[in-house]
Amino acid sequence: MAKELPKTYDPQTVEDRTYKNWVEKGYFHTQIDENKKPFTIVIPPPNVTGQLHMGHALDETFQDIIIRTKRMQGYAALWVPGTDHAGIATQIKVEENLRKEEGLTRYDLGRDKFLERVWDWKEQYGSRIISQIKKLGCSCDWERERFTMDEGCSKAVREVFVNLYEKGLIYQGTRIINWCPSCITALSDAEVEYAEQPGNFWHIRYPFADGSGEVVIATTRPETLLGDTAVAVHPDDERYKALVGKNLILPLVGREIPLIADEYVDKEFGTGCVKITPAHDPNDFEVGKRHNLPEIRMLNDDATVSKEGGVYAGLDRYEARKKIVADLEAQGYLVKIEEHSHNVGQCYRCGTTVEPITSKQWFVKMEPLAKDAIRVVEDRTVEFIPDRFSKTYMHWMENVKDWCISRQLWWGHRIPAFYCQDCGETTVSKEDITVCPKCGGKVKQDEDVLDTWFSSALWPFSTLGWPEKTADLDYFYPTSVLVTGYDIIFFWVARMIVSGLEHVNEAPFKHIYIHGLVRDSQGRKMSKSLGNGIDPLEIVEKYGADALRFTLATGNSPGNDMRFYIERVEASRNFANKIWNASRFVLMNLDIEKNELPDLDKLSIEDKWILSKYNTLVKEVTDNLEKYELGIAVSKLYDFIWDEFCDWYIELVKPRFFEKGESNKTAQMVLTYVLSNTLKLLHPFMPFITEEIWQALPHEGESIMISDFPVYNESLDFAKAEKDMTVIMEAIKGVRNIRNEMNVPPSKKTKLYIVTENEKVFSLGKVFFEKLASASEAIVQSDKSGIPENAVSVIAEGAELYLPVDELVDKEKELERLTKEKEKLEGEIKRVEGKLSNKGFTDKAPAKVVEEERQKGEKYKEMLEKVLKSIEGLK
RNA sequence: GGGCGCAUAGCUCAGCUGGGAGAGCAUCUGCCUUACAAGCAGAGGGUCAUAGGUUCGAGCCCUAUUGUGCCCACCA
Repeated sequence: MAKELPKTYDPQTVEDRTYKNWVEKGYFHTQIDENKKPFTIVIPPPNVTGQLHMGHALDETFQDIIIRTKRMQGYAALWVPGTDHAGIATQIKVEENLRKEEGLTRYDLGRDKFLERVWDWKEQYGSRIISQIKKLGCSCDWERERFTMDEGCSKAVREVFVNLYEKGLIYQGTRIINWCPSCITALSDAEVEYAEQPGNFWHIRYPFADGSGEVVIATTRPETLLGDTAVAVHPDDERYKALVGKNLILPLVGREIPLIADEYVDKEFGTGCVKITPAHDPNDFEVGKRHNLPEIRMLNDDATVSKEGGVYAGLDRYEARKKIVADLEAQGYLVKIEEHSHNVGQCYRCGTTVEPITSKQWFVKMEPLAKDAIRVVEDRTVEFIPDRFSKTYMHWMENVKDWCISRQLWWGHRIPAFYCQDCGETTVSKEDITVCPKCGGKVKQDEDVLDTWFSSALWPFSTLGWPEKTADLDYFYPTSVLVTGYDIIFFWVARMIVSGLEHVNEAPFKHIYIHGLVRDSQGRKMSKSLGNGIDPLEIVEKYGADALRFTLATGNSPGNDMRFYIERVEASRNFANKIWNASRFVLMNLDIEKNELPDLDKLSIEDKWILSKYNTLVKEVTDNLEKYELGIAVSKLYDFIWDEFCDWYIELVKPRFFEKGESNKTAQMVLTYVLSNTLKLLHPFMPFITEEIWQALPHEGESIMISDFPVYNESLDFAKAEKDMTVIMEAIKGVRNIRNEMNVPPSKKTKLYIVTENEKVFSLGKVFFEKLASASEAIVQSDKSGIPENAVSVIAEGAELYLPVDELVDKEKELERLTKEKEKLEGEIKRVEGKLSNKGFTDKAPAKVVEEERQKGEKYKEMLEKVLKSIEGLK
C-alpha cells in the first residue's frame, strides 16, 4: 500500500481543505463534559474592523498551541473567539470614510443614522479578521463567537454598571481628565502616552496690583495664562514670604489674581513662582481646590480658545500661544525664553496632544476594587508568566487612580443613566426608561458611551453567559490561561481581574502568559507610519501557516520581544519540507496496515535508540508545554525530527529495506510509530502538515487533532542501547571527520578495521559503518592483525578504527593531526585530574558528578593511550 | 525620579532548579549518496559587557559599573 506524496510540501493545497474539514466535523466545538476537566481560553478580542497583523498572529498562535495540546490531552478544551467594538478606533474609521466618500461629518447624519452606518461597517468588515484568524489554523469554537456589543455582552455591561453604581463605586463628578481635542472625548489615564518633547520655558512678569513690583513666573504653556486664577509660591520661600496675599495683575487679561502659598511649589525649580490654572492642569486643579480658586475653562473641546479668552477666543491653542507670546513681548512682560524639554501626553489612538481639562464625567472608584486584585496576585491565585510582570501589575494596582469611563463618542455602550427633565433626578437602570421614577417626568439618557475597555473587562465571563447563571459559566469559568502582550496589562488584564473578582467572585484566569512584541528585522516596532509591517497573510500565502506559526513559536521566550526575519520563515518552511520528505520515505517503504509497536524483543539497537530518544522527547516536550516554555518545546521537536529521526534513524534503517522479512517489518513499525507520535507532539505547533501526513500513515481515529497526546512510556526506555548506539555514532562521526579532513572522496570506499574489546557492540554497528561512514567493509576484531601499517587511525571511545587509504596518506599531516588530538586530550586529562585531586570537589560535589568526572578521566586516558600508540606506529 | 528587561559565534537569538557553552542564518571544504539541493557530510568561529564577591565549581546566584531598550511618575 505504498503511497506516493508529491516531492515538496505545498501548504496551499492542504490548508483550506483541512481547515474546512475540521470545522465541518465540529472538532473545534466544545461542550460541557463532566468526564473531562475544562480548559478554557478566551481570545483577546481584536478590533472588529481591524486587520490581522503580526502581533495577532503571535498571540493566536500561542493560544492555539496551548488549546490544541490540552484538547489532545483529554480536556474539554474551549477557546472562545470574538471581536471588540473598539469605540474610538472604529468610530474614527467610519467618520473618515464618511468624510472621504460623502463629505459629511457624523453630526450631519445625527446619532441614529451614524450608528446605522457603523453597524453596516461592522457587518461588512467584522468577518474579515475572523477569516484571517482562521487562515492561521486556529481551533476556536466558532459556534461561540462573540462581540462586545452583542446582546449578552451589552446585558453584562449594564448589569455591572448598575451594580457598581449602587455600591457607590461608579460616580459622576467634575474632575481634571485627559481630553483628546481631535477625538473630542475624554480619555482614561491609561489611554495617554507620554513623550519627551522639546519646548520652551517662558519667563513672564506678573506685576502687583498696587504697583509695588512684580513676580516672574516660568511656564511651558503661556497660552493657559488666560485661565490663571492665582500665582503660587512655597510658604517657606524667603523671597516671597512677605508678599503672599497681595494681588497681581494678569498680563494681557488685566484680571486681579492672588499670590498664594502652597507646599506643592518647588522652591528650586524655575523662579519659584507658579501660575495656577485650575481648569487646565491636574496639579493646579488640586491647588485650586485647596485655596477655593475659581476655575476658568479657557479652551473649548476642540482646543480652540474659549470665549473666556477674550480677544484670543477662537484661535487654535498653538496659534494662541504664538500670539500671546508676541503680545507679552510687545508689552514688555516677557523676561526670557529658555529651551526646555518636557513630557507631553498624547492620545493613544490618534497621537494628538491631549489637554488636561476639568469636565463632568463618570468614574469607577478603583481603590476598594484593587484590594482583592492585589491579593490574588500576591497569593499566586493568579500567576504571571514570566513572573516579573506581577511587579508591574502590582505597582500599577497599588497606585491605581479612579477610572474615567465616559467617552463623548457615539459608538459604544451608552451609559445607562437617565436624567429627569423636570426634577433633575438621575436614574441608573438596567432597562431603558422613559419616565422619571421619582416624579414621572420625562427623562433623557446620558449622551455618552462607555470606554471600550469597560466591556473588555467583562470578557472572560460575559462570553460565558454572565449575568445569567449558565452551566457554561459554572463549568468553564474561571478560564485557565490568558495569553496577551505586555502592552495591555493595565488596559485589560488588570481590569479583568478586578471585574472577575467583583462580579463573579473569582479571578478570571489562573495563568497569564505574557508575550512580547513582534518587531521588524531591525528591531523596530512594526507600524503603519513606518510601513515596515509584514502581513502575516502574505507569509501564509507564500510559506504556509505552519511555517509562520513555527517561526513565531521558535526562539521566543515569554515576555520578550522578537524580531521577524523572512530568513527564519524560510528555515521553518524548510523544516516542514523536511518532515514531508521523511514521511514520503516512510510511506514509500510501507506495507503494514496498522500502527503498533513491534514486539520489543525483536528491536534492533537503532530501534531501541530512537524509541528511547522519542520517549525522552515526549517527557520533555510535555513538561515544557506544561510550563508554557513553547519555544523550548518546539526547538526540541525540531532537533529530534531533523537530527535524530531523519539524519540518523532513517539512514540507519535504510539497509533493512533492501531485504524482506521480519527486520524490514520491524523497521516499518518503528518508523511509523515514532513518526506518527512525533507528529502528534508537533501538531499543536504545525497543525496542517501534521494532519496531512498523519492521515496518510496507518492510523486509528478521524483526525490527529482529536487523537491522544503521547505520554511517556517506561517500557521504551532503553538506556543501554542508547549508550551503545551513541558510541557507534561517535565512531562514525570520527571516521567521517577523518575522511573529510584527508580529502578522501565519498566515492572512494575503503576497508575499515575496528579494533575493540567490545566486539559485540561494534558488530551490531558493522552495517552502519559501511553505509554511513563510506566503508567498503567494516572488520571488527580484537587485535591489530592484518591492518596495513600506514592506515590512518581514528580514536573513538571503546575502539580504534583504521582506514587503509595508503595512497592518500600524508604522513606529515597525519602526525600533525594526531599531535593536535594528543594535546587536546592531555589538556582534558589535566583539567579532570585537577578537579579530582581537589578535596573540596570530591567532598562537596554530589557523588554522581564526581563519578561522572572520574569516568570521563578514564575515557580520556584510554583514548590518549591509543593516540600515543598511533603516533608511535607512524614514526 | 522610581521600576523592569537586555548585553552569549559575523548576524538574530536559545540556554529549565549553578556541574566546562548550543541553534538558525552567514562563511569555508566536499558531495546531485533514488525521502529531501528547501538537501547530505564535515570545518572554522565565543576570556558568555566590565570589576569584585558567594561556591569545590558561575553564562546562570549577589554587589557595583558601563552601554542599551521599555514601563511608570504631577516637576510648573
